[in-house]
Amino acid sequence: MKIVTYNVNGIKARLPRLVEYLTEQQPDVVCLQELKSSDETFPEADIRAAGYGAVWHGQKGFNGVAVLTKGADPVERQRGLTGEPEDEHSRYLECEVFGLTVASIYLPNGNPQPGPKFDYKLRWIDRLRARALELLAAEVPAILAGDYNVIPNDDDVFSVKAMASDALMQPESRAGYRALVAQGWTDAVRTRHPRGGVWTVWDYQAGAWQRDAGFRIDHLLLSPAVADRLAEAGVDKDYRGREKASDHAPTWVTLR
DNA sequence: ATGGCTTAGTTCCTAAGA
Repeated sequence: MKIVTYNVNGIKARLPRLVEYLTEQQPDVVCLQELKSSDETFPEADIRAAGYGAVWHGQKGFNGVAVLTKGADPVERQRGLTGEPEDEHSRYLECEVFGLTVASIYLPNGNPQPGPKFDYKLRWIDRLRARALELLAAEVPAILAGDYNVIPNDDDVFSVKAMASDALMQPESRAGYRALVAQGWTDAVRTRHPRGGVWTVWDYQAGAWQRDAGFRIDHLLLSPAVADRLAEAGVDKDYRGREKASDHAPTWVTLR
């Protein structure tokens, strides 16, 4: 079973690329982020025509997350995180698929830091941690997959110096992520590539792709029962180099 | 990069992203 997280950076602009990915790779589950689409304009028919059922949580202009399942419809379990009722960003969608609880996560970027956007990011990590702990306590087999906007370690980035002041690798961002993982989750890509050097995103600017100047912020966290089934984890990197590509590449795990 | 892409919406500019 192949489970993917993919920040598409606009599902309407990326639709040909996404359908191509589904057709070529036939993943069982795909968590999408940055739909940049309202609920009404989500291209459900095109995704269904590719053989996938979908549940989505859209927002006009930015944010937006979805869960896709091959030959089946995901069953929605939770939309959004508790703890901040006035928060209307579409960044969390939890579904039940093939006996697993799968959440599609789009954690706030947090730039510029310091500032209110960075404060929101840190609060959002805390709120995610609260939900993650509930899932562990319930002992449900779960995967938290998405764009975490956190570079966990120095060997997860092409240049520590170039990114030193970025919200993605501030000590507070890393501490929030580490505390989440420390609840008992397994960072699948890290586990399979422990020496680092794996990138999931390459900036559109300054020839980042051509220079291989990327970093790792798209993560799949596995609950203990799911971690026992972990086979491989990686990045379908070549999709970043295609025409009209997202700045992120699909990042995946396979389970036994 | 104090921003050189890219996307979307309020379009011939601004906001947001990473």
